[in-house]
Amino acid sequence: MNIERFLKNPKDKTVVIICGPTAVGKTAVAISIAKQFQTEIISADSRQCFKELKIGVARPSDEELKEIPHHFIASHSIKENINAAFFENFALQKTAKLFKTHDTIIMVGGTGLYIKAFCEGLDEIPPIDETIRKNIVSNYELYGLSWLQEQVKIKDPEFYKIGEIQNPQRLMRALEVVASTGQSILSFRKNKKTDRPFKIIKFGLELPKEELHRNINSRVDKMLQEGLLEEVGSLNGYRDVNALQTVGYSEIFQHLDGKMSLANAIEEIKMNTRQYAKRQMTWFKKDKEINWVNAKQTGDILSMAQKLV
RNA sequence: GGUGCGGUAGCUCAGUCGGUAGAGCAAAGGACUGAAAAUCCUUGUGUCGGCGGUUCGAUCCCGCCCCACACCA
Repeated sequence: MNIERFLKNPKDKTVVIICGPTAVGKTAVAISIAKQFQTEIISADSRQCFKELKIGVARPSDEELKEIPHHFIASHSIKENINAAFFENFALQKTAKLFKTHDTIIMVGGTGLYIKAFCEGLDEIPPIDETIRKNIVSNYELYGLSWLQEQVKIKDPEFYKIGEIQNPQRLMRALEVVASTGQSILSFRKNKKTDRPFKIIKFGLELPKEELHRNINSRVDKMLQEGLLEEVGSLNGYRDVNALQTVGYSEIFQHLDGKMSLANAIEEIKMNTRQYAKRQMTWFKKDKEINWVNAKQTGDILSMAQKLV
């Protein structure tokens, strides 16, 4: 690890980011580092921010939350429309505030896009009218992917050429942007990272795959013991919101509908969590700024973090 | 013990009117700027249960055997 390049940085405020796949042990590491710095933690997790989701998203325990102040944990409702742009804004405001009393802030989470939005910024695109969005979604549900492709081909041929035209989410986004602004989504892309007025240091926690899988399995079993079924059952009325398109919730909803045995649902949750962890690793491996550390040897992070003070 | 139906990719199965085989899921790799725990892309050689027989050639037809399931005794 090359610590010099960080020390030469003239900025005197620092955000230490701890990322990695689910169930690797980020929470505990973040808390111990936050204690070293006597500072606070901003979570970068697209699901733990919801107050209605606790067991199924492995929210830090009440004891842990008491040890160190956390932000973006149980802070919002699944009824709100939270996304990467919202997080970027939220986290930037929070860091600005915390930097008044702290030189170092810890950010921890597994949502790669949120971390990227925080570090590099998203291009600004005007907000989309809700009726435009609803209209596109309902047409897609009615006429399917080919309708989306046709529309994009007509209204945003540039995007159609280079975009992911098999991916309904990307197509709908492209469509709503042209429909709302009259311009291609590509015209908003600056391909330029936004510079932040503070230092950013990234650590990635990793474990051998077999070990990570073991952690995942035992964590899922623990979730059931803690009452995952009841938690999911209580959210039945909201099952269509984005926040509940989540591993651990979708499978249990199916089980509660009688479409799947409990044992089967549990196996599915474990499998889908493994696949999720894999996708996270694909994302993080691409980020060359991340300093990788074995999740069992986090002393490396502590000693490096101390040198930074 | 008899009869029937099966035994094909890690799993569930399709198929070859005889010319050595293919889907879904899994797995592996990847993409991803307002749903990101989401969404999407790429990758399919496996003694076609075993041993014989027929045939130029058998996973496919025939015989025997083994295994699983169902029914009858």
